[in-house]
Amino acid sequence: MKAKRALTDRESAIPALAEAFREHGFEGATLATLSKATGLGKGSLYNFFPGGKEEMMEAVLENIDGWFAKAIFSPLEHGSDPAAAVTAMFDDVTAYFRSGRRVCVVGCLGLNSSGETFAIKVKDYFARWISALAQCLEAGKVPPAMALDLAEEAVSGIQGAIVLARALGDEASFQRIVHRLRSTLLDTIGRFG
Amino acid sequence: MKAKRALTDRESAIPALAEAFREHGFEGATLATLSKATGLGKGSLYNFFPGGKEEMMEAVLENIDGWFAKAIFSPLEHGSDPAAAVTAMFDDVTAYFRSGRRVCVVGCLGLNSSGETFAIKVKDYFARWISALAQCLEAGKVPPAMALDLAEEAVSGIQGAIVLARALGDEASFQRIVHRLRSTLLDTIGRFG
DNA sequence: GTTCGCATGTACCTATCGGTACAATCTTTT
DNA sequence: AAAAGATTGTACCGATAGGTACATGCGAAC
Repeated sequence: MKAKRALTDRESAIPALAEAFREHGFEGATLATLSKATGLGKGSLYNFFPGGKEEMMEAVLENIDGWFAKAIFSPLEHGSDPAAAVTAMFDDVTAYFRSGRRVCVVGCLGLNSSGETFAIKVKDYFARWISALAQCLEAGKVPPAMALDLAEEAVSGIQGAIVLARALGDEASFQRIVHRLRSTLLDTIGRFG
Repeated sequence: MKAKRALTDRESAIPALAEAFREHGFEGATLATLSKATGLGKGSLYNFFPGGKEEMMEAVLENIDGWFAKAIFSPLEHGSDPAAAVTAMFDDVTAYFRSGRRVCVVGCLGLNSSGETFAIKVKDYFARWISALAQCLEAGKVPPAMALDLAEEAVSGIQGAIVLARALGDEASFQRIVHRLRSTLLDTIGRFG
């Protein structure tokens, strides 16, 4: 029972940690911040994450990766209906990033030097996303080279939409950009599929 | 003479400050970092920027804004040849951001809460960029609504390309994405112009 | 009900943070 | 060359950073 309970509590702290890292970045999130965000004291935090902030971020990345793998990557890779999978991806992503109000932790990590520790995970996350989307497009009869190009463009475009929407404080711009990307992909599938 | 010399030295420190902020972010850049980056001691730094880090970042933003206004915004707004202006913009931006190796300080500021102090400048920067590009497209006979959409997409796309290129550690992806964006804009101008 | 072991809050550690004070130095003006 | 002012390095400040130590708490197992 102990093991399960410990794991549960550790696991249940991760979303709060993720939100704190999202809001303040890795360097900007202090232990006090993380403690307040999770409702756990320093003692508990270091009990669950002996490696400190770094291990917390590691756990957050793991958690994010797990969510994306299940909700986004897997359907793209193994879905039977490419167009539906693309549509679902954009819907889920829009909800996940709250139309750009919510920042992409992984993308942010890549931007400044504090994230170099996590460089491999950051790279893998984006590589897998692009690859999954390209695979989906190929399943929609889009030629491989074009599929890869479009996938890259879409993933990059989503990140850009987050940056822009945050900067302008305007969710509508996120919606417009993502809508456009979706149309491009669906049109292409429609043209070849 | 005193004023000129002081101004000169202050001014010449700004690029180094910008680079440090780029690399480490606002919170991540410590005074020790900034001191080393500029070669100036704390004394000199606070002599030139009595307001501390905040004033330094303010100066950096001012400087960036000045550069963009001159090199990017103004040609877009007042250039006689829209297609040439668009081409020049993408060339200059690619060089400026070193194909995505270099991060956009302004975009990064918008992403985490430490940048809230500079929210207005961040917003204005992107708003002006989009507006300038849209104006250029309109000069190329692109209908206003479409011009605005495309401009938004392009600016957002560039930011996304930076995020992705940094994350993947791959300049080529930046090049590909930006190339695509440029083609889209030029094609549209060609269709209407 | 006592023991056992994880969970937790508190106190504390050192290093470093952003920032200030100021004496020493260097420039410039006269 | 001497006065005046700008420029700089150094020492220092309180606050807080991330992290550790540990005594206490508390629930499960026997």
